[in-house]
Amino acid sequence: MSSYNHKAIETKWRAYWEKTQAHTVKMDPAKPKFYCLDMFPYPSGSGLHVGHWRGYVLSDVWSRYKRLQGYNVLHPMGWDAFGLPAENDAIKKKIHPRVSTANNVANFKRQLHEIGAMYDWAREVNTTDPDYYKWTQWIFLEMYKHGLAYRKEMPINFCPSCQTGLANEEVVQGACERCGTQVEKRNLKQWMLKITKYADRLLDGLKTLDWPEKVVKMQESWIGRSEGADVVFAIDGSDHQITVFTTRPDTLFGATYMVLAPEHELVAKVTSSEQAAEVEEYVRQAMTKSAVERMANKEKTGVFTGAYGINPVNGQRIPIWVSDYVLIDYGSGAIMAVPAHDERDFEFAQKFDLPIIPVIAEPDGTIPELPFVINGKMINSGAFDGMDSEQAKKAITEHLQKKGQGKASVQYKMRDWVFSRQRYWGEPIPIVHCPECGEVPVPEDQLPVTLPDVENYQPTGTGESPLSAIGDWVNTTCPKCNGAAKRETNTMPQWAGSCWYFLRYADPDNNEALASPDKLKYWLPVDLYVGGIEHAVLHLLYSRFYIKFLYDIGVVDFDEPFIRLFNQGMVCKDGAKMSKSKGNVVNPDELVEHYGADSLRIYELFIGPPEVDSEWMDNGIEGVYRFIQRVWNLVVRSLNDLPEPTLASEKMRHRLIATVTERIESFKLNTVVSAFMEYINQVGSTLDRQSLETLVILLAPLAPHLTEELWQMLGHKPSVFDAQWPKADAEMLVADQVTVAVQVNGKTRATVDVAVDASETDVMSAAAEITSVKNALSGKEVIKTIYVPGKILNLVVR
RNA sequence: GCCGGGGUGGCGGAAUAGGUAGACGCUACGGACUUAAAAUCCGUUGGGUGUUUCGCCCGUGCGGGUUCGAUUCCCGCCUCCGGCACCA
Repeated sequence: MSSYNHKAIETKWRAYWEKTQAHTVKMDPAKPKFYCLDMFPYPSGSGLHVGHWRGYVLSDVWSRYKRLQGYNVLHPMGWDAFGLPAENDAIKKKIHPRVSTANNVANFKRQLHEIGAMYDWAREVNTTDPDYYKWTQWIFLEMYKHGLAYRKEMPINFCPSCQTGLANEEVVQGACERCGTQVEKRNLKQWMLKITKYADRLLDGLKTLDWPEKVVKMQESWIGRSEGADVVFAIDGSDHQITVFTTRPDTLFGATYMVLAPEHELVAKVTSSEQAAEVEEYVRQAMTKSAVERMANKEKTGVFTGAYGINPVNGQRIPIWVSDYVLIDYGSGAIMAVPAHDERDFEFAQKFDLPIIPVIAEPDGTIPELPFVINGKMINSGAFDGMDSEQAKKAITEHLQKKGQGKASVQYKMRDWVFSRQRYWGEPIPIVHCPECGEVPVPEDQLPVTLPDVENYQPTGTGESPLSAIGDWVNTTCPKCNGAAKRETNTMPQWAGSCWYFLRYADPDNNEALASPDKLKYWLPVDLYVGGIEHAVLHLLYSRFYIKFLYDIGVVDFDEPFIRLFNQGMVCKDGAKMSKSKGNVVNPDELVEHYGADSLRIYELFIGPPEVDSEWMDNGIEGVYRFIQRVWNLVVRSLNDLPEPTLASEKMRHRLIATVTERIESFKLNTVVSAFMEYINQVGSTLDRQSLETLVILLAPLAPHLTEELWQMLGHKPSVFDAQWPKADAEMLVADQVTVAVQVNGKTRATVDVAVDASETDVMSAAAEITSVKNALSGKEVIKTIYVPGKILNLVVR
């Protein structure tokens, strides 16, 4: 008997797929499409490990499954190749990022081929290709024209190790998301994208998506919409006024002081001369503290300015303080403090001995323990006393509005996107600075603005990009007036290229547009997007923003890019995430060599529920390898002496179809594998032709090489992927025998096998024969029986 | 602190419109084949216990509750992992 030779089989079929261009897809309006997308990788120098495989296998199983169901499946792959590691390598080893990137891409591609996925490599995209980033720049210019890209000098997060500014989304607990270094605040003139303009639409769109709830929640809380009111406070003896944002206008009568953020422009203007020295010192210290230091020290600090605000509802004079617990970049950078009903204000008031006046009571009127931060009944609030505080929010806001001292207001936690990086290896921002004309966008016909070669990639660290040192490149002429001008030297963040790459796959070679409208219309949006959770609020939020903008300017006809999202879990080793630095990386190359790609594919699925982190076990793949050999041997053995199908084999066959289909649909891919194993364990030594063929088709998404070979051995022309996914016959799924559990007082004593339509009496008489049941019943009286046909018979005794 | 998700054998994990807990795989042990080993195949494998072809007790993080019956539902804890974190 010929034995299973994974190497020969996998080599043969990979060559066959390549020769026949089996995975090249074309737009075909007559066929339904399915767009199955992997988050494209950054081609790092360390290559793929088995954790990367997991998502790629998952999406390939789905792609092949959909293909077998008759869909025209787009399953592309490409490279998110701008980024810091290549640039850091360039600095360290003096290798041009273009060269190292090309090397890494070649290695990644080789490794991805090993998976045996049905990628259409004719559609490969690379964000660092000028033909690609031309369109990344084009989108930026469209945003610029529509007022969404602007330049502003402001304090931003700056990573001293990466030597570049960062977006808020790239700062995790005060540290750089990439390298873990504590970030600093730096005042830099930055390009910003007005993502906040889309805050509400980004929030509303989430409701329409088939995404993991966790990601939806994360985006919601990142956007952080709060409804409340702006309240205007006059300043005693001054023309200035302070606007504050509050979500609790109902507590306005309880405001006993106000706080300005140290950076607030009114601090210098309102501070009294007696307090000036103290305030200046406090502000100076606050500014030098890093964001982390400010966060780490939760102990409240602050200084009185000597000024007083006037409460618009009751004319009360309340002191104005400066404290760093108020953030400059949220709301107006100033608050009214209601210590009775806010934990932070309460703490501050206690420390500095400021008055605490309750204005919300329990619904029954009793004064609760303070701070009392939930809704209740209004007290100490003049005309609003007795009102429910929820209603009072509205009533007080309306009252302020009439007086012209306030209005309803909505605030978001999300800030505009800091979009420039002071680094070399990124898309140049296509803007020219002209002394006469100011900022001038590079005309579309001059795109792309390509990256020049440089001698030295070292970031300057001064907030200027290494590009600024390339005179030939920086010095240019103004597209408007033809006078001498300079190019913008900041580059775009790595996210820029990944915001829209999935559009380019639809039409990767288009020179006229980022993709043609009819191809976009056919292929997009993405039906299934597979990738890690780490992009929950970065890439996935930025992409949604880009697509909403492209929708607004008529480039695409949908405004959510990814209909369904699936986050695969990490693969861990020794309880930790695989990483080169921990030295716990499992290399797939050796496993493919030893067991074959099909075994590794199936083990990646079998390792655990796909959405959950899983622990890699080195000998787990052995079991899968044995299973594959059993399938192989079963087919070979059966072909020697094909039996006829029986009713039993037909029932098993249909049961397998139903189980596998249902479990793929619900993403329970680990249990799909066990369904196959159970089937192989129970069918016996040979199987009839139809059962074998069904088995091969059902297994094809998981083990494409093996099943192509078996399909051919069964006398078919390749490819098995031209076959049709079988359908289960509902009648064949009905079992004729069932096992019923016999319980006494809810405790299972035995099981009986009976006909599926057995009556309670049938089961009872069968059960009465069994020793354990007899024991449990002896000397007892049966007072009640519960019979669930096909499931249980429960005898309640006394 | 707030929000979200988990705790099931030696291990990875099955099973939740409440109905046989531990499928499937790994490990381990025993057996067959073999000169021997590997591979393969066949058993056993949650813990305890007895009068051992059979039976009994315990068991899904802990403590309660609802129910004929709870891994599944409810209440209260413990614990682990993620996200956010002075956002007014």
